[in-house]
Amino acid sequence: MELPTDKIICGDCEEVLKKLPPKSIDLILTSPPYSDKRNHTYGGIHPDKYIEWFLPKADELYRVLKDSGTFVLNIKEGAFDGERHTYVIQLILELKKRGWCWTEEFIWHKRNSYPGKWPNRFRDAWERCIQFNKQKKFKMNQEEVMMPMGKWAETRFRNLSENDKKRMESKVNSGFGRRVANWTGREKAYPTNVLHLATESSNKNHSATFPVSLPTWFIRLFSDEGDVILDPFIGSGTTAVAAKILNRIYIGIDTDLEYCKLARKRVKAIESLTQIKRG
Amino acid sequence: MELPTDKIICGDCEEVLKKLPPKSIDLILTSPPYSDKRNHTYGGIHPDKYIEWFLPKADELYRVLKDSGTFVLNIKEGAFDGERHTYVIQLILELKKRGWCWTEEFIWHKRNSYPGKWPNRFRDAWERCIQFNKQKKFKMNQEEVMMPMGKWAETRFRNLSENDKKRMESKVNSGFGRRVANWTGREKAYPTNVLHLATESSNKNHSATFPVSLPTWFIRLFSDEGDVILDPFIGSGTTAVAAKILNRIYIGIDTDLEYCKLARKRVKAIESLTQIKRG
DNA sequence: GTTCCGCATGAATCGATAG
DNA sequence: ACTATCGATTCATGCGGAA
Repeated sequence: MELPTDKIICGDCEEVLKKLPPKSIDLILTSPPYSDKRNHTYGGIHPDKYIEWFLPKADELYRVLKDSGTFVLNIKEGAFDGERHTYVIQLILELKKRGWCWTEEFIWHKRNSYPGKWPNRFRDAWERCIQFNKQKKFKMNQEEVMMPMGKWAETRFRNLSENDKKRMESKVNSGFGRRVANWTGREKAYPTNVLHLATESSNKNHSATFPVSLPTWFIRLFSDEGDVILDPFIGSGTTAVAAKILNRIYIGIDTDLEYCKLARKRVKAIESLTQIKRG
Repeated sequence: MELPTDKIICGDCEEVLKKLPPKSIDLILTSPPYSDKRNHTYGGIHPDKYIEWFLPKADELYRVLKDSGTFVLNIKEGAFDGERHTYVIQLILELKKRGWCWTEEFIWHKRNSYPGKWPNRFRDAWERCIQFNKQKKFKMNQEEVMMPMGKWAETRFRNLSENDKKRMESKVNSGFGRRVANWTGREKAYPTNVLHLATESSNKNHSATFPVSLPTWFIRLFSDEGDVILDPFIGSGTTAVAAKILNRIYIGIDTDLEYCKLARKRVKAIESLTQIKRG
């Protein structure tokens, strides 16, 4: 049972995770498929079945996570028949029963939220990023995500696109990392548990999950360089891209072969770029 | 059993509410005392006892609320022993069992949150404003809380393309189409379920409640002029002040005599001002 | 380079209609 | 009555080409 490194693995994460050694992962960061009214749409889990679907996977995540590790779950319940469904908050209670500590709930405020108008509700502009740990003490590098004083609410992380290598290089060089470097010497403040990030909505041939800046923030906060980052629902590979840019090792899992291919392609662009920079 | 109007009533809301006629309140808006591990502190309810303390009061709230009415609960669980306590999310589940519909969860983002630093968490900059209803249909005046459109609108509508004038169907399977021409000439947009409001930091006389802008927003949204607004934990009277400014009738309840006095004083200042204005 | 500007896109939800 | 499908509604962003 050896730990794969920098791999996108195609398969059901519940099975794949069983082959990983225990206590080998530093940070789990994922956005699982949200529940869906339609029972048989691809990836859509019926809300009433969501918890029983998720729990065995959560048990495996618990097993592979280091004691000092963190599990961040990005999720948001939908509205069904005029009400918010309760499966997410019930999931929190169930995970606690299984041994997880519910340390914190971060709010991802989506500045460009989905449009729409309904008689009984406004647009949904936030998602939960629920932080779980195995124990009260865990790795947390607060200084890594400090922001310029007063700028926290307004600051936008540079969007990291992987379409064009040249573009990518300039973005990596002039993007988030350098911006942070520029702030040294200035007055900096710790952030809060509210993140203001736009969703990625431009010309992409995949349905967007979270923007790169979201895993970037949590990876910087909860891991060091060289640590292992796991996303059991890697989708288009955003978590792996963020991990690679930040010199972490990634393990991504997805049942869908097309997503795995896309994720490998996106992360490969980052890897070759990193080699160019180092070579 | 007659409905008091524009009254601050001193007493335990569980008892006071029993004297109110059924289905007489249009909007309930409150920020109950937060839980506290030190059971003897004033206003502090032990987190493990919070639900059993709250539920009988919630039953009375259900009784006095009109069928078309709304109940907005401003609350946030604290961190105890390194973890977020679960009493708030359990309360949601319990209220649903008692017949309440969990329609929505608004986020109040506190722009200037209390400073501080802890080894395992950042500053808490948000609170839940949980919306409950008795039925799927309820009173909601969405136009009352519309916001100025973003700056993007200025340039976006200057020249409309052909595609903007007709309905464009989304390429992906979202089924989402749009007609940009619909938005021209509009100056306001509907808000989202995230509220950006600063906390009131100036007044140190009473323990921090929500700013007047918070009840103002919900009162405008969920009630008409002349409607009856109830706050069973009125505290320093903020809800009553907001209600009076907006020409609603208020009923406030609190166990603490000093708070009741303060609330009466604050709301009286508004009332006399209104009379002067009316001549 | 740098700024400007057009425009496709997105974890949405409800009500009506049809089977 | 119960479920599946379809039409209607709506912002704000980042990309990429132009100036």
